[in-house]
Amino acid sequence: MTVSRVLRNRGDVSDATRARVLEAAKRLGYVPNKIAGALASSRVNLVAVVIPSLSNQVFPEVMTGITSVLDDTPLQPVVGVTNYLPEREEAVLYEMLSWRPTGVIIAGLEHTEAAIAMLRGAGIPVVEVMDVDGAPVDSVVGISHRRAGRMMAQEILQAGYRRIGFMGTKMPLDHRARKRFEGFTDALAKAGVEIADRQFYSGGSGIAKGREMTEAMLNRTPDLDFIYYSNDMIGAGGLLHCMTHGIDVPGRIGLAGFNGMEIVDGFPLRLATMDSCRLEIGREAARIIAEHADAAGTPGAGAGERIELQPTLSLGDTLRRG
Amino acid sequence: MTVSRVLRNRGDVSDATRARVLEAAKRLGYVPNKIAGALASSRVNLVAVVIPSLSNQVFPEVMTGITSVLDDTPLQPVVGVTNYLPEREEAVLYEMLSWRPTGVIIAGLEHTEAAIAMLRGAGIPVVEVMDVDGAPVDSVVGISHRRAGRMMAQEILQAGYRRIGFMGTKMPLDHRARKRFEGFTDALAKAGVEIADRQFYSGGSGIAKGREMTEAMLNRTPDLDFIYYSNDMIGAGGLLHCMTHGIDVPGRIGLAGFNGMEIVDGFPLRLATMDSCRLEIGREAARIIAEHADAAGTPGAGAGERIELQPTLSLGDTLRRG
DNA sequence: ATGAAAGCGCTAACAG
DNA sequence: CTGTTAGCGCTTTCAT
Repeated sequence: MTVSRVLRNRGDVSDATRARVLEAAKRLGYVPNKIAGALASSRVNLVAVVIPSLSNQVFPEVMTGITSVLDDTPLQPVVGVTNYLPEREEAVLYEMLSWRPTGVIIAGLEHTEAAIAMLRGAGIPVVEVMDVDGAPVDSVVGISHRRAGRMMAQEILQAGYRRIGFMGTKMPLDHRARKRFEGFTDALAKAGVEIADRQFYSGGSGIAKGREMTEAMLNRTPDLDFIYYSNDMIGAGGLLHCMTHGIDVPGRIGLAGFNGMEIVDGFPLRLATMDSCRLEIGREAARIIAEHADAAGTPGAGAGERIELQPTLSLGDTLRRG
Repeated sequence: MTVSRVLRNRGDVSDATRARVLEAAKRLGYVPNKIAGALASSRVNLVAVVIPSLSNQVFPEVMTGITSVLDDTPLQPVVGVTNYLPEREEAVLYEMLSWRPTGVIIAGLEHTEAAIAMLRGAGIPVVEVMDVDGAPVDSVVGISHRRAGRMMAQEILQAGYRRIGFMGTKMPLDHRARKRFEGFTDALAKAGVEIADRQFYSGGSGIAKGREMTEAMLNRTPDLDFIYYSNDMIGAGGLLHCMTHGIDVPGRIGLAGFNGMEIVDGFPLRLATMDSCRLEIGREAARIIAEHADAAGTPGAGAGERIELQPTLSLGDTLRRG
């Protein structure tokens, strides 16, 4: 009836009635039932966001990018967390799709077959984010982690370092970290250099862990002249170890991390790192969904965009110039 | 019809039919429409979580606590971010309530009148989290920030520090930080001590900011013998400044932060801090909602629990023993 | 153990 | 401009 029109500012309604309805709604503390509305209109202003974790700083930042764009639209993000488990991802995705969202933003390109089938069949725009090394279902926005690994390797080699160690999480399911590692070792191999030491750890990536492990690695392989960390947090830990033990960085040993996190700017010596463009990734992904929101539900709802962002490498103070 | 029964494992269905239905569902890639389901059953397995920000580490951790409990239930969290703006909070809340969630977890005790009215009228369990200093709508789980500020002040005084500085964000809307500050200055006042210097900054709480501001404050008020930071991030920055400038901590100057964040354990000198129990807060809040999920919608849906957690103070290495 | 029928609270077309 | 009428895709209840 008319009430519906008023509440949605649609159709022609006289100011008098409008006022009357509004007043009544406020007085009754009326909150419309979106469930019924969505069912009737088959329009749901929700965007499903599926990410592996909230503990890893990186994802909240992607979320921030997403939110900043969606805030100017009627769309609202809904977050699902998978803990890096493919089966959780499948379950979370199923759950979210059953609410018939306007679009999906999902981290990574690796999903179970069932998950891919669901994404394909959903008939809504899908944006896979963070990574571009693989075959997307629909749109994709991210960086090439393989390339990022290669770039860092080249920079390190060019600076003259040769006894290079690597430190990263033992997460076979963190495909992006794996791809960086692969790109890194590939580029080294091309120059005839092999990783001199490596350490894969499990559990969170804290500064404390970076300190301990760096100390251990340096004890084990004293002639290392570089350590590449799979993220800035453990990298910061390594840097802290060197700083407090009077180890000359980047002279005696060079260090580099990954992500371009805020913490890097906090240290008196800035860790070499590579920006992973996560704010931008979130923004672009949200933009794609927003632009194709109307298409949701219609055949060919996808956007099929492919946006590869270019991470910038910053040498900071821990990687001497080549 | 029967299909519905199979998909929800309800009622008696013969194994043969069940198998047939399941097979067909899989083959067609059928995803049930929860919108219709929710409308028909007026049961929605969503828990609205309303928080001020995702950039502030603290909230993702609360989320992690919430998720860890809800994962064992059919309930799913849905996050809304308010950016510390009361009007955004109101809008986000309205939006979320219109989906008729099973419960609401919302940060803080300060809300607009309209928001409070909505929470009251929603007829579902509401848990206000993080803070217990105030009047809750229904349940509340958190710590007393006023008390936390007082405790830290007492500890500092007892250790013999007298020229005390304070550093915190300039956010009139961050009520918890404000309450800590009030508790802190109150306790000092009781001992006849006044804050010797203070600095309220705007923008994010980075380590870099902590370094700069500590340097500035120390230049401005050279005889300070203690700085209390409103969070561990800027505290870590301050500590870093002291470490790299050969300032004796905790002899020449003592330092303390707040939150008990992971970064504290990463430094060779552990910052004095106070655990804000955020994982536990998330868990308890989720538990309350889960336990009262069935009551949602019925009159008297609230749980009315009040859980005040006790933050533990750790002196670390930057606050000498009293 | 299965089918049929009546809504859930809205929106979308159409009449007045 | 405002009221009426069908559904949206499920769950629920009641028959069979």
